[in-house]
Amino acid sequence: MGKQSAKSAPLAAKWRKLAETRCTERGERLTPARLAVYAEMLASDRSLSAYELIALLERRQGRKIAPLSVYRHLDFLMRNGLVHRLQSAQAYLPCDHPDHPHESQFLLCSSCGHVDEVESTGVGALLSEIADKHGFRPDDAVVEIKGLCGTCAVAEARTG
Amino acid sequence: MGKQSAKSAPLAAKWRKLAETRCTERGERLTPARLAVYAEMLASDRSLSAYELIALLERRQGRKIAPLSVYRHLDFLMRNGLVHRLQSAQAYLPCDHPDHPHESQFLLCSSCGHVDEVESTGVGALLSEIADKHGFRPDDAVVEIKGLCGTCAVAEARTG
DNA sequence: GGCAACCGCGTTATAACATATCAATGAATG
DNA sequence: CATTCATTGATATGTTATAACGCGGTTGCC
Repeated sequence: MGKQSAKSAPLAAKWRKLAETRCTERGERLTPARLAVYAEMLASDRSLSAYELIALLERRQGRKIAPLSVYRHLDFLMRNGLVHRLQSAQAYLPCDHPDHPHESQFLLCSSCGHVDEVESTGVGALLSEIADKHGFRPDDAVVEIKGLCGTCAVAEARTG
Repeated sequence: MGKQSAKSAPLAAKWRKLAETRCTERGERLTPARLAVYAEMLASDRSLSAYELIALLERRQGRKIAPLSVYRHLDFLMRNGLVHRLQSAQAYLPCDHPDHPHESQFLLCSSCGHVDEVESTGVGALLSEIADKHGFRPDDAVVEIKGLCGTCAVAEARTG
């Protein structure tokens, strides 16, 4: 066995590397505590609330973790484009393509909880246009679509 | 002076009528307590958090109001299309055109707090298209654009 | 009218989400 | 080594939202 920090969830080398690169480029430090939060999020197959994240980290590390710590780490990760916040769910999600800056849209399945992060070219332009028409100078936009993912839609159609 | 309930903020007849119509059409009862919440929201020039709303209502009515009451009323008003919730701000806002069902987009000024509710034809179609491309069946969408409203943008340009 | 069923709403308590403050630690720099 | 500044920990508190229970009024039915 490798002698790694033993406090983090397993983290694919690819993601770790991307994260490290991104942070050092920006002169920010990806500390073990921050990395642990990021790894825990990547290890989950769905979005997590801050308190769910705390519970997972506490279990893995066998010690109490203060909410504020996790919020600080989430803040750090968001600031560096590694994590997104789902506004309509008060939940957090690792970015699906942290290799470049972008504005995403989210497809949230209300049945299975899965979240798909997509990057559609048209949206930004359309929203800019709308803002412009109202004399508004946009800074950033939240686009979150709730519904049924493909799998759940099919399942529901069969049970009728 | 008219002898009205004295517990509600003044409420323009036009809005009151629209609200009443809408509710009775749907077989729902627009009670005084519900109306008071609605009136208070319309009397404000900005979006309000649930607890700000509680404070305003308590001041006007001179008695304690439980959070749950207000949340119930907000829920009622949203169910009936009279009020929207701003997901990215955890705040509530009376609908700007409750005369017809619609999907809105919101322009939130981060300087003055003003919120503009707009109804842009293209957005729904584009979002449907995106969802479709990903095999997703959309139910409803949150579109909230943060930035500077026209007034604040101008003000900033001059001092900037 | 009398009764049952339902809805609205008050009350108390608690859950879930987020931030403030201050002290201690530890890495980076000169 | 000394200084400095970002990171973290500990404790407390603030903000947003819901649960559980019961009372009282309205409605609809016989």
